[in-house]
Amino acid sequence: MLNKTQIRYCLDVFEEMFPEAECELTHKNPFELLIAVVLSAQATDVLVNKVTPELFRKYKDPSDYLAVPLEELEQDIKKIGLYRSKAKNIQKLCRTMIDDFNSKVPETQNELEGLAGVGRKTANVVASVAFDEPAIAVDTHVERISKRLGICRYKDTVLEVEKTLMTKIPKSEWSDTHHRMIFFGRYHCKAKNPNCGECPLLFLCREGQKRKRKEEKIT
DNA sequence: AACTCGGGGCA
DNA sequence: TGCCCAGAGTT
Repeated sequence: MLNKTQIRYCLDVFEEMFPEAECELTHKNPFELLIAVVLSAQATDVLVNKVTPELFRKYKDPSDYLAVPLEELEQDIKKIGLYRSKAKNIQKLCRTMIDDFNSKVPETQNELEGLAGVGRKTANVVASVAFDEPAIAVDTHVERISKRLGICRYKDTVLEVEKTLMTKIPKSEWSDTHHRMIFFGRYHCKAKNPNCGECPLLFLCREGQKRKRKEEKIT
């Protein structure tokens, strides 16, 4: 496990590699952000961004999503994939917002997580980006990077990863760190081919060192 | 913990 | 063609 000094070094490297990293799902209002993040499950943000401008022109508030038949909403988001469950969840989520939250997006993680199609990760993104709630959203990238480097344990659950990150990273840097880790994971430390050969963190990386030893054994 | 949903992007 | 993707719900 990395200590705080080593983790500090990782954060600095993330910043150096991806200084411009920002949340590409930062939309104007909480409702659009919520819908965009729900749509982004198992899909790339690039794909989501292709659909949302037109979608948000047609659907302004929760009642708009309920005003059309389910099949029409499915067609409108079909390009994204997993569209059947997402369309159904969006209508259900809008119904809950109207009935229980005065047509507004709830602001706490607990209330958000109670919405259809909203899990831990989505709830944390919306709470932190839209409402400035202190939270770290752990997606597959953040989880993979944390485990590979040794910021947390390999066998940690998502919740444990989240807890560990919150204790080991200064609160003021949660948001930036999150986005930089995602860029680091997407463009450099990929799931399939981590670019260990050109990685400035190789010397302290648990997974990288393991791969290196394996290679030296073969050659 | 494993399985399913799913079209688009990319090699 | 085949494989993967800023997850969530169900069993």
